[in-house]
Amino acid sequence: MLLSKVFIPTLREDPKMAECISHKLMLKAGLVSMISSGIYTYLPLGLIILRKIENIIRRRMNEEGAVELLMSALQPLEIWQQTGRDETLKEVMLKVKDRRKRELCLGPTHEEEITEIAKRFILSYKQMPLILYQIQTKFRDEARPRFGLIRSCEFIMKDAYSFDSDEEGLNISYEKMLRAYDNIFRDMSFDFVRIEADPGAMGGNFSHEFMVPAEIGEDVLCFCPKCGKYYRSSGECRDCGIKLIEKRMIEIGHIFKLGTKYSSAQSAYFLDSKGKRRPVIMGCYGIGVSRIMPAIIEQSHDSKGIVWPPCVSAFDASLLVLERENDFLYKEAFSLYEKLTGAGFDILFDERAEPAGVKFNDAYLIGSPYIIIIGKKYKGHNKFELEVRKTGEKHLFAAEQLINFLKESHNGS
RNA sequence: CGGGGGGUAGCGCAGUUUGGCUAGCGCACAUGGUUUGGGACCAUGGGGUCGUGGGUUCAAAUCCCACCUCCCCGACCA
Repeated sequence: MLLSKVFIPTLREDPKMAECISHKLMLKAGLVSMISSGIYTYLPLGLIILRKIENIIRRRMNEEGAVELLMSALQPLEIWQQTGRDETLKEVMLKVKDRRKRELCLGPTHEEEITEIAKRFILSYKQMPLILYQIQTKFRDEARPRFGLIRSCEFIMKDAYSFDSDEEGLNISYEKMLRAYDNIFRDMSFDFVRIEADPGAMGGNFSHEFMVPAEIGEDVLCFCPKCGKYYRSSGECRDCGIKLIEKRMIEIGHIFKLGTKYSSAQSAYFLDSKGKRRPVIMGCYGIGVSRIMPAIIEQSHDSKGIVWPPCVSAFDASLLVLERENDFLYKEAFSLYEKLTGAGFDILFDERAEPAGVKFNDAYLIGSPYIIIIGKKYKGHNKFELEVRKTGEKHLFAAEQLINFLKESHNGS
C-alpha cells in the first residue's frame, strides 16, 4: 500500500485523553479514534489489524470443528426475562423501545439468544456435539470505561457455545476449546496465563480464565518468582514454598461449563437415544477480541512506538524512500515495492515528500517488524538497508536476498 | 455511584488568581520557494459559538449559578 493513498492519520503529540501506553499508541499510530468516552472508531490501519486477530481466532476455532454464525446485536428483552438476567445485568444493559413499544436491548452477551437458536433447531441427540461461534459487537453501559479499548462500552467479542447431550460430551467440547485458546494466544505471541476461575454471574460449575500480565491489568494474580506458577490467592507456592508476588493481569479469554442453566430456563430440550426429553448441556467460551490489540501493545512496544509481532502486524515491512524528489531512488524503491508485493508481501510504501525524520518516526510508531530504507546510502552500494524494528539490527541486502530474508522470517513466525 | 482534576483553532497548550487594547503560542493545514539519512527552513495565508445556558457589569475566556462533557483514584465489572 502507498502511504499517501491509505488513511493513516498519525499524531505528533501525545493525546491528552490517553492515560495508558496502549491507548496512547493506538491513537498516535492512527489505529483508532475516540468518539465519546468508551466508544471508538477503528480507522483503516486498526481495522486491518483487527481482521488479522479475528482470522487467527477463526482458523483455530474452525480447526476444532466450531462453526461460525452471526447473531443479532438487537435482542428482545423477553428472552432475558426467561433466565432472570434482565435483573442481574440490569446495570450494564442498554435498553431501547421501538416504535411499537417493544422492549429491546443491545446485547451485552449472547447466551440467551444462542439458547433460542438451540431450542429451535437442536431437537435430537444426533445433532450433537455442536459448537457455534460468532465474532460480534457487544454493548455494555460500563460504570467507568477506561484504558481505551481495554474497557469500552461497545466492544468486539468472539463467543462460542457448545451443545452436548451428556456431561462427557461437554468435557470433550471444553477440552477442544482449551486447546483452541492455547493455540490462539500462542499464535498471537502472547505471554499468557491459563488459570481456573470462579464462574460468577455467568452460572455453571467450572471455568478457566486466560490472562496476560500488564501494568494496567484490572485483575490481580499471585505468581511464584521461582517456578513462574500463578495462583489466585496469596499463599505461598505449593511446589517451591516461596512467597508469592502480586501481578496485575488483563483478562483476554474466559470459558465456562454452563451445564443446563440456560437450556432449562429457556426450555431448549432435545430427545435422547431413548426418546427422553432433556435440556441441552452447554458451555460458553469468550475472547475479548477488541481487547487483544491493546494487550499486545502493552506487552510489545518501546519508546518510539508499537513493535508488532509479525502475525498481527498490518504489514510485513515498511519501505521508506528518503529523497522523494530523486527520480533514480524513487524508481528503485518503486521497483522493489513491486517485487515485494509480487512475492506476496504486504508492504507499506512511504513515498511521501516528507523529511527523513517524519518517515522514520511514523514507521517506528506504526510498528511493522521490518523497515526497508532507500536513501543517500543506496547510491553508494546499491543495496537495500533493512532495519529490524524490535532489535534495531541492520542488514544490507540485494533485492533477491531481501526477499529470501523476508520469506524465511515469514515461515519462522 | 463517591472523591479529585480538566474543557480556549484539527492536535498540544498559555491567558482566568487581580474583568479592560483586535484572544495568543507551538505543531498541523493552504500557497510559493529552498530542502530531503532522523519530526528542516523562509515568506504569505485560512481557521475561534473561549464546553452549553443563564446571571452580575459600561465591559466577561476571566466573577456567580446551573448543566453537559473528558480524564484520574476508588466501588462495580458476564
